[in-house]
Amino acid sequence: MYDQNVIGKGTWIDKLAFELVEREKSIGRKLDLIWVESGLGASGIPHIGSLGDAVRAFGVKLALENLGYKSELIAYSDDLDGLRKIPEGFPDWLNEHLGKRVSSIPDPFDCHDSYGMHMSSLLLEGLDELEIKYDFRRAKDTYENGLLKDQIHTILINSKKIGAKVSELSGQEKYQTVLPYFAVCENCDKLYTTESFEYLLDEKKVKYRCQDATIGSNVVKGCRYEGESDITKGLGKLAWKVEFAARWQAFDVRFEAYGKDIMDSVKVNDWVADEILKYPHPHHVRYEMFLDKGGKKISKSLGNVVTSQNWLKYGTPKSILLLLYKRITGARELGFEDVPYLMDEYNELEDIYFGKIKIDNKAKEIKLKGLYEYVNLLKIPKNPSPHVSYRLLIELGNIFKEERNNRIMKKLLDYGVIKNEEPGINELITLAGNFADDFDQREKLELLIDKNTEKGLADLVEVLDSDKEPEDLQNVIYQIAKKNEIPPKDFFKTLYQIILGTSRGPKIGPFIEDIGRNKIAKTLRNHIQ
RNA sequence: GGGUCUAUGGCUCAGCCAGGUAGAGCACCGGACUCUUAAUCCGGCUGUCGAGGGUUCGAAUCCCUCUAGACCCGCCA
Repeated sequence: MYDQNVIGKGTWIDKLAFELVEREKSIGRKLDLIWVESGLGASGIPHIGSLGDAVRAFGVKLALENLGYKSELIAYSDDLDGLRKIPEGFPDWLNEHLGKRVSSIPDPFDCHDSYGMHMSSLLLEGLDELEIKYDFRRAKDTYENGLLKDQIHTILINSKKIGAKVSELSGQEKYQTVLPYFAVCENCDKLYTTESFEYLLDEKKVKYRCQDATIGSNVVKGCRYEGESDITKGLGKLAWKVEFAARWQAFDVRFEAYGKDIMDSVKVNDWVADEILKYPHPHHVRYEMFLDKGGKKISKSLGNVVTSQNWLKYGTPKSILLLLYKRITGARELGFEDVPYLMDEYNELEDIYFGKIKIDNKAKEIKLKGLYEYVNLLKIPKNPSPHVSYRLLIELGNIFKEERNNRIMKKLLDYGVIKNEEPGINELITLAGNFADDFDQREKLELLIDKNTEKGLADLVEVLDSDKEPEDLQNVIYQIAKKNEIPPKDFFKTLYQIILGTSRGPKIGPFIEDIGRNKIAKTLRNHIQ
């Protein structure tokens, strides 16, 4: 196995790029520029899974370049899609826009030209933060500029054949009787309420009627209007079952990943591309969706959706890239509790790359080093970043709430975890601190203070209040416990509960000095009758 | 009805997609340090890798069958 030929950097990304190139060669297509595509979706809040589609496509682009080809990523926003469901926490007035194109609905947050652009931008910002480069294109422009008009024409004149095939491949019957095209109603501006029933090929117009439609659990009222829609002017769009195929040909797309939820659509689109449009379909890879953690309480509030923006409150961009590049198969339950694992795993990977951790299996070593390179988007840092266990930082973050960064930095120096204060570590403390604040999992214990303990606390307050600094506070506390016939273990526990809200904590003498004797005295006094 | 994924220590999972000595964290046990707790450090335990068959010099990993669970599609995009 040592003499095995390694493709690229030895990861699944390289293998995929290799397969893609081999397939293109066998088809005989030109390879001077290989476009890879990712669809963005513009109707919901972009989950980290949607980001994954683009990030992984970008990985394939990198792998292709690494193999010596030119490649670019298209990020395509489906902003002619209609609004189907109003995301949690969004204003009610959006109800009147159900069924309309997301690119023609006002932005509820007033910062973009439309609802659709707002959603797409959230995803694009995520990509920007990960330093992923893309060529942004919108369905709106694509259709308005007539870029798909030839494909739409060909698809519509073959609609009968396509309808039968859709039924065969996916079990969906509707396109046997309806054209795979959604016209925007000229009267009420909705598109999911229209039914296209005839194609006038000479005029390149579709005849439609507007009627009630069920979208999810909502019934959207149609306006009974009947009209004609010019397919060259962006007044409607193809149904998903055929739209990819049209776009692949128009944009010359050679690779597109997809989630298993649209598997059927991809099957149909591949067939349409091959047999109707005579454009060999792009190479694909199917990935599993990220699921929310089961069994755990998941708040539906916006703050708990796993988006890149939320993730970056707790983890670095590299931790996201690691999540998305480490593998593509396998169902994943994903939650913010994965941040610490990935943060620490990145450090480990970096140690492997720089030879601080030895891997005995050569093939695995190559693969892990390759993974490290992809996580760095093939731009490798000259030196490893400072490493501090993210878990330790969370632990410290739970303890130090005020002046957190300074105090934790001091502790890290005390512990000998780091030698110098470095800005990178400051950022890590902030991230882990956010995590500690938002996901505090420490148990809250009921506080029981008996007479002896109360006396002990009073004694301690007296010591803390006095002007002279106790020589060995740790020892003083121990002596107070003994004097009042409290098992020291219990006394310490009580102190932790009062000061930190936990039954455990750092060595308490130095800790009290850290926080300030007066402050602690004040806190303790509240627990004395 | 169609399809995909998952099953590995007490718990959570990695390793599988390019076969080469079964791993980590947590938990647990022991030790060091501290006149106490915690933290930290060192050491240790825990495995029919869901079941059965096949390929191979060699299988957690590849192939087939089965079992159990999760999810997706069969509205729509």
